Amino acid sequence: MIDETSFFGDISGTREEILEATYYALCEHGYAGLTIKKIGAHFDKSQSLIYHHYDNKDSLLLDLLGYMLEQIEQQVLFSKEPPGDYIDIVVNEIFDETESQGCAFTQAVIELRAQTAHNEEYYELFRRSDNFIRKQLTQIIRAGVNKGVFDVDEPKESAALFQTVLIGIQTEYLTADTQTIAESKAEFRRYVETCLRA
Amino acid sequence: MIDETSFFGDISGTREEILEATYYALCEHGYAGLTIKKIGAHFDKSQSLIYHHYDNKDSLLLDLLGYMLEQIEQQVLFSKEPPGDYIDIVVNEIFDETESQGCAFTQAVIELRAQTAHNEEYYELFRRSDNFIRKQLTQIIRAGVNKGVFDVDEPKESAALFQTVLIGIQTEYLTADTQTIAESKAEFRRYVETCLRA
DNA sequence: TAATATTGACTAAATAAGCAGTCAACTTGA
DNA sequence: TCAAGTTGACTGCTTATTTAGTCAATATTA
Repeated sequence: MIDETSFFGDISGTREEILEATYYALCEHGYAGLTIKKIGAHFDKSQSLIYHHYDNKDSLLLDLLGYMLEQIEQQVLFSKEPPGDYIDIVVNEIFDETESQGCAFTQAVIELRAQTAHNEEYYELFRRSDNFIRKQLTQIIRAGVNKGVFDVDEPKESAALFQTVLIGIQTEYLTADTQTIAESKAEFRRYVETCLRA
Repeated sequence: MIDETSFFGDISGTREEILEATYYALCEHGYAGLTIKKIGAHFDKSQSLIYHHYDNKDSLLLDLLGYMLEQIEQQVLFSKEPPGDYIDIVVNEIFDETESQGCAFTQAVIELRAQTAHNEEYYELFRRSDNFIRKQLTQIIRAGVNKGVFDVDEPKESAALFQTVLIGIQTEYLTADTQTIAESKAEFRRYVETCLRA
């Protein structure tokens, strides 16, 4: 779903190379274990060059988080497809993180999300991104209601639960086995068919 | 819901004092910012005393995580109450983390959960705990089906989604505002009434 | 009983490794 | 030639952990 080689594929400069190295070091060592030296190990040039392109470690990570959240937002961008089909696509995208790469991406995002309690800048970025995604979901559901394929009174509330399940599954990817996630998916499909679909 | 003063209330020794100090330092500084010195700041005695009671920082944190997960497991212990009422209690417990203390507890747990990707011992603890909780939820739902108050074909799948929502809300407590959580709760109640209740 | 070991809780100071960040010098391309 | 990119060596600080020892209480023995 999310492909690093396309995510960082248009590498057109040292700054992007640094971001890419930071991403891989984050996936490998986690936020708590991340150091400039370890980022440098994923980077062809000297690690001190990082400070020529970024003020400090914090601003580098903040930049990376911005990139990553943009990627996630594109997953739920309102498309021209019929809302009834589109909701199925989103459900599949949420639950089927088959590629190990996409899973590493999701894990890294969750790890950064966990930092929001102690980093106001992260908090603000996640808050904006979550609000954007919830509004997109609301629009999709509302469009479905208008076309008669969905039947809900409060699209905002349906979108809120949708997002809770989305974030829940992202977090569960850390520990849950594929079977448990499949069971959760089956039940969520039942909810979509029973409570959303007209 | 979770009360620290009772959690660490039966302080009966230095080891428990250290655990308490570690908990507060974790809430204040987060996992990445946690140091022995900062734990010592929440501890009356010398920080070097920590090494008299624990082998190292890792084993101390592992011990704390064990305590915390035990607390969470007691939240969903199968009780003698009617399953129909009990499921409402659990839903309320999940969504209404009003006390700032309980919220700090939940945030700390999520932060430790995010470490599972890079710490196998954490991974194992969370995996066991999640399995236990899911089995409890399955039992409650199954009991409700037997008594005729619930009507579901696959209690395991309902429990899996229940847990996804539980973990999702725990994660959202980091960033989501109370209104959004309330909206998610309203929709989840609708799901319980429509898809679970007979 | 009185002197002497032995223990466990505890501490301040030291250690060695690792950390983020700096800097002066060198290279490169326009 | 000049600005931007790049480098390795370096600095001061923080880290987890160890060391070497104090102290009070208890156990042992004469």
